[in-house]
Amino acid sequence: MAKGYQAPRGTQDILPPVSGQWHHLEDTFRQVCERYGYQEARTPVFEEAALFARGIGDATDIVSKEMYVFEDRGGRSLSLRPEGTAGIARAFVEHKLAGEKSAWKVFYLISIFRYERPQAGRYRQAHQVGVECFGAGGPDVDAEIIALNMAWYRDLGMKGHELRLNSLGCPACRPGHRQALTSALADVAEELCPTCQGRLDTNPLRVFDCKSPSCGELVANAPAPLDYLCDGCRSHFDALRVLLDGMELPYEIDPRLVRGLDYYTRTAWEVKYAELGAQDALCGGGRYDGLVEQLGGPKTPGIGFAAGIERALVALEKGGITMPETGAGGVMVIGLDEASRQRSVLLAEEIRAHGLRAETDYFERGLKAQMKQADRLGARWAVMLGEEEMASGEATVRDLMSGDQESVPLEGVAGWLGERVVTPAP
RNA sequence: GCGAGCGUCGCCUAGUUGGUUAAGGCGCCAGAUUGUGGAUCUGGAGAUCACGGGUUCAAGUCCCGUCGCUCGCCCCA
Repeated sequence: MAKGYQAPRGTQDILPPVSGQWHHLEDTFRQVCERYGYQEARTPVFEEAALFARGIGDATDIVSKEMYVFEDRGGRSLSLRPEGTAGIARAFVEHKLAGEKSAWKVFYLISIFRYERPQAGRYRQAHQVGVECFGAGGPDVDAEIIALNMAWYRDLGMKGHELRLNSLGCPACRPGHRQALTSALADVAEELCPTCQGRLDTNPLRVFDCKSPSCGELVANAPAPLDYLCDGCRSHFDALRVLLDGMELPYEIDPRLVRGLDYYTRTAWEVKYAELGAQDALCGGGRYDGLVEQLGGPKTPGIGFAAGIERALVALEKGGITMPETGAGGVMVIGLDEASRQRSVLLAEEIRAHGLRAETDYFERGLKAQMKQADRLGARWAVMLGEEEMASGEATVRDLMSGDQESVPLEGVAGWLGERVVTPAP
């Protein structure tokens, strides 16, 4: 297709019936969030570019090479959001929502934008659901959010996903680990892959992320953050584990789990789905106790996660999980001639007023074609109006599931249907 | 940014060593007794074979370029 317009690279149209699946994921997520006492927050799609550089870290890939940065007509440097947390944190600070002994609990459903080569499960405009909690720093919150996270997958019927857990330490214990790690890696620097050699200077932690087998071996014995936790971080992590165990949420400690963004502290987790291929991360989360302060707010602990909708859908598909069909059920109101056709439009409107879905034919088709259409729409009932019905004042109502048919006075049809449970035809 | 594969009706695909009207399935439309769906049968509409150029008597089939898609690297959701 060289001619004509196309959706920009890395973007996609989400059309029926697939949009129904999206609704299912989103609705399920909202319900889960409600249960945990989180409320929706909506922040701008674009922010000052500096917010992301500051919050996420300008050495990260996201900021250094993936942001959709642009200058508006007023000369401001703006960026489409590459992730959700920074904007939420900015709103938290801007509206001075911090308070002693108060937690701000919000969730969001957003599009994120990253300029990358599209690939399996990766888009330039991707969609995430996420949750953030500001103001509470204890491991109980960590457990709650992880539980919420897993509850979403559970409610969706997902199977085969794995929770990975780690602790990255805090400003108190990180330097010690970093030093130990750098010196350990310095000895084998020449054996590391080129990119990892570069990481030694910028962010040695990222070496843990490297997928090259050689680096993997070298790093296997390198000091992990977990081994250098200070007392505070250690007891936080232990307490979290006790809670997760108590909730019977299975997880795996992954000492090599590192997050791509700078703001994470202490608890970090990831949910993986092995069969997704190169992009196997379903979601990532963690604690970021320094972020709010970093953005000019009061020292406030925070924690959250973001999960990809596209990847969740693929994982559900691979797992053979069926999602409820939308749009089925309802009534097809059929008119056969000028007069009954007109009446069918009005009757459909009456039926809708009773809370049912009702549709009519737009193309002056014959009875047979309209019945076929009823079937295609998944309608449960067909209401037929023709010369006979108009004369007798009784509509012919057919149950498309059983095939039973009866006459119902025209005035009462809408109510008659409204009293019946409407389920999709098979 | 780098590497590989692919691009034929709305969707999925066939298309022999380049050779006459590009085939099939799904879907769509219409019929198969007068006003009745889901099954079956019959017929029909629908393709400048991504785009541009080249080789050739002749290209969907070969070559080059462009665009797009897909997968992998990188990184992440």
